[in-house]
Amino acid sequence: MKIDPNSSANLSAQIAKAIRDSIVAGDLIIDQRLPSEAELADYFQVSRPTVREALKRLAAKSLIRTQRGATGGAFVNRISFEEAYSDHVTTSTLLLSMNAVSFDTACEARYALERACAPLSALRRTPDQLATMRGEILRQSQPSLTDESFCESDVAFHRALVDGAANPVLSYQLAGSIEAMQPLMNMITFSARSREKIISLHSQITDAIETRDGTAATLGLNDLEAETRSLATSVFADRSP
Amino acid sequence: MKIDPNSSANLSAQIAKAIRDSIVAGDLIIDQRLPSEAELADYFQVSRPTVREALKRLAAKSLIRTQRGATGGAFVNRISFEEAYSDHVTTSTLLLSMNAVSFDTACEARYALERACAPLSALRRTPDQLATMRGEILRQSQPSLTDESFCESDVAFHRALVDGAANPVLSYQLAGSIEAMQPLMNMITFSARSREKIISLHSQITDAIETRDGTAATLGLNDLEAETRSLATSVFADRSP
DNA sequence: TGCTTTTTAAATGTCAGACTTTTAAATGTC
DNA sequence: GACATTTAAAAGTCTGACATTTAAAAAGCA
Repeated sequence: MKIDPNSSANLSAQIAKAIRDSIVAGDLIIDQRLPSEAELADYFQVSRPTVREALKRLAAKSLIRTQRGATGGAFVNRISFEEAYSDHVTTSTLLLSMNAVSFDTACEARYALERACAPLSALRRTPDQLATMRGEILRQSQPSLTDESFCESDVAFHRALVDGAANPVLSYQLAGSIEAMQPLMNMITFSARSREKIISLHSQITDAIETRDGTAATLGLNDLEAETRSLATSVFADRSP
Repeated sequence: MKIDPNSSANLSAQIAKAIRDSIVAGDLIIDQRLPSEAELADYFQVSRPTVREALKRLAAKSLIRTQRGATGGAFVNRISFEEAYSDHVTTSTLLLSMNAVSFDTACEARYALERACAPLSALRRTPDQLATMRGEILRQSQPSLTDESFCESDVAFHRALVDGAANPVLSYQLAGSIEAMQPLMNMITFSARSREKIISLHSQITDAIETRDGTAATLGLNDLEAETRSLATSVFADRSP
């Protein structure tokens, strides 16, 4: 079933890999209980702390969950989209910051992907999602809003737009592009004039989504991308000299 | 800097979270060395095994790497796109299988996102990427190819297409949609006739990419999606009764 | 002096054994 | 039969030790 060569190094990593492979391959079914730590230690011929380190590695990836008590143990975990969401956002955020991805590159990816969702969202959005979009636009119109809150609302708006496509895979993948951009967006200072323009484009997009006009929504996103990028360009130009 | 309430439970998870937050917040810079396990144990007032479990959790997410020896220790790790790639594919694959995502849903997401890349790929693809696409088409034309290898080549073709957009963020996000579909695609038996049609569409798309015609490439992907979905529908219809 | 070799110390990796806490099931009592 | 008590299994945690790796310091030598 699972083997473990004693050569080379890092037993806990090897054990974690062996168990992970079994899960990915489907040998271990969802909610299935793994052997107890003591049994695993015996099976792999290592100590319990080593097994525990391996299990913690798997728990960190949400591949297993552990439960204390009499009928406790480690169980293969069902990875839900909601759970995976925040992890994906964190990783994407770190990828952007650690690899010095430019604002343009991140922005281009974000809007390219978001345009892909627009036609589907126009087709399927629920009244609730439409109301969320309108609500966020209203919130963005409050002049007292800080730049950070403005960005936050912007993310909520776009998230509703994407969720409108009613495709969990799209929502999940898009999360990494939209939410991960927030730190970059937070570097921008939004003037009253630029906020006004963004809000107007948001309204335009929402109108298109409301009237089931996917093409118009896509065009609106085009304009919004252009506006965002020119805004960023001017902000960064002002700052560097 | 980092705190740790002794209430509730799971110390290693709390410690891992504290350190992760420090990394995400930028308090811990890339390649910076964390305190030694003994120092961390002293700081958090826990034992060394508990600290180690926390560090293994972080290592599982590639947030840190550990090094043995005199100047060794745990270091904040630079997460590269290449590294994150395979993790993202694994997670996406598990998300699809564990949540019983339908072929249609996954397929729709995949092609929607891929169409987003097509115009950029038409603009920026290198001769190398074009050659890769042509090469994969050639490979797909060999009748002796197994269905699994055909799918593998299909993934390679689409990956080259996406990479042509020269945007690492797009390539990364798309990986989760394209490669994660492979297990679903492997359930399909490709007749000679259906292979022929897919190859023809691949050629059509490649031609469009070669002539920098983003619109034609997008239309080609539209047709390919329709073809793939109808193929899947008929295969699954044949199988269920 | 300058180079090579040896030693040393610091750090992670691993182990063994014990104790604590949680939890559910078995048992006992009314 | 319903409720309280006991019990056992399992994860969570701690202590202390030893093994292994690695780079830098120390020693030896030409």
